[in-house]
Amino acid sequence: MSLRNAVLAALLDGAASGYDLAKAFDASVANFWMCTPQQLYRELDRMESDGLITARTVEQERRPNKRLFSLTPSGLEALAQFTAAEHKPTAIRDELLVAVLAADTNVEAVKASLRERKQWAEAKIARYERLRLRMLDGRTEEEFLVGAERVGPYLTLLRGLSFERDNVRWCARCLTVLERRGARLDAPT
Amino acid sequence: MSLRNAVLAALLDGAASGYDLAKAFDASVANFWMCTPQQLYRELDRMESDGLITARTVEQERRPNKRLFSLTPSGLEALAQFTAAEHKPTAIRDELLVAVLAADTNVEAVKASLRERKQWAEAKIARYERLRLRMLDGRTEEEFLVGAERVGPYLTLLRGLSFERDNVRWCARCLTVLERRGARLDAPT
DNA sequence: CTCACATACTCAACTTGTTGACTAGGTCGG
DNA sequence: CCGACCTAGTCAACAAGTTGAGTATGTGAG
Repeated sequence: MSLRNAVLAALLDGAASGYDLAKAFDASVANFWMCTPQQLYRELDRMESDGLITARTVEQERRPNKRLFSLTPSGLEALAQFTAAEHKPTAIRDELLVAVLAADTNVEAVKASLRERKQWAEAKIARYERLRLRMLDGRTEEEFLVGAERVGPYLTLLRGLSFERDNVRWCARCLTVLERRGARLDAPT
Repeated sequence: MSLRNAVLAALLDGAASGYDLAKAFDASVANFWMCTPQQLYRELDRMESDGLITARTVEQERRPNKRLFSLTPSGLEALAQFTAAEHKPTAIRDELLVAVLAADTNVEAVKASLRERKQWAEAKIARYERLRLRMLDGRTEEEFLVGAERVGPYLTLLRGLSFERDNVRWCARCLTVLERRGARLDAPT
């Protein structure tokens, strides 16, 4: 029931089609809530029939028609209710962690996964940094944080950034540890 | 299909009953994979019928009988296959992030959630630190990492630790930002 | 001219994860 | 000796998330 709230929050940026959202998610909410287009369309239908959003069909000349969704007052209220509620802490839920937990049985494979993940995280950091600069749009962070109408998207972006940086550090740490142990185990053959 | 792998990895520590696992998870895998007892029992049944684990019924004198599960060779192999596979990166999936994304519509409520989460994370850090010291058992980290038979559990614990530390820092940052904006908005009434 | 790719979706089936209530014996405090 | 809590589970129902395939139109590259 929380994809719903992510969608409500995403629509604060203005109306969007399901297709837009599926892609926009990638650039705003994706740090903390990924989903497939199918999930979105299904949820959007339900939200519409619950009166949280309204759809306006936009006829397009050289493309299929699309349905632009926007928040209704009742949707805004639902969002307010959600933000006011308690939020259970979450765990990380990452397969790589499970693999590292079992690392001692299959060291080389896990090292490969760690290297791959480290690279992936570095690429993501670079993307996030570009996004951040675009949000700041010339202002310093200070100026932005005091002056902008909305800071929510920036703050969540910061969380995504620090999460990936942490991933990079941790992968590097695991790799040196496993490396050193490998050396130890190989040496006295 | 990944709770399954978490269970396999947890059983590397030795045989355990469903009940044990449900609680042990809390102290080892919980950083990154939480679940309710029901999920565990269901999964254990399936894993048993898939031949990945075997159950040995232990009659107890003053308690209900329990079934002790342990890895079979085929379970070990499944685990090795899993560690060798690719692991998709995950997002954070935290309701609090959704709330912060929408923070600008309901600042006070979100600030309360941030304060609460910060405290919770600090408590978790304290617990993890105690666990860490118990694992080290007098050794320095260096000694442990080179000498221990298994380092997987320690490495995942480190990830849990740094995740929560990061949470604390981020909550603090969000709070000061929202605080300052609140001051700005209230001042010129 | 054709084939791949982008827009904008829909349908169906499946696997995971969550919630709540229930059984049944034993232990400990007041 | 009564009620609360701990061990060690089971059952049923539901909510959420994932996967894969299919539709229809238009654009651009070779």
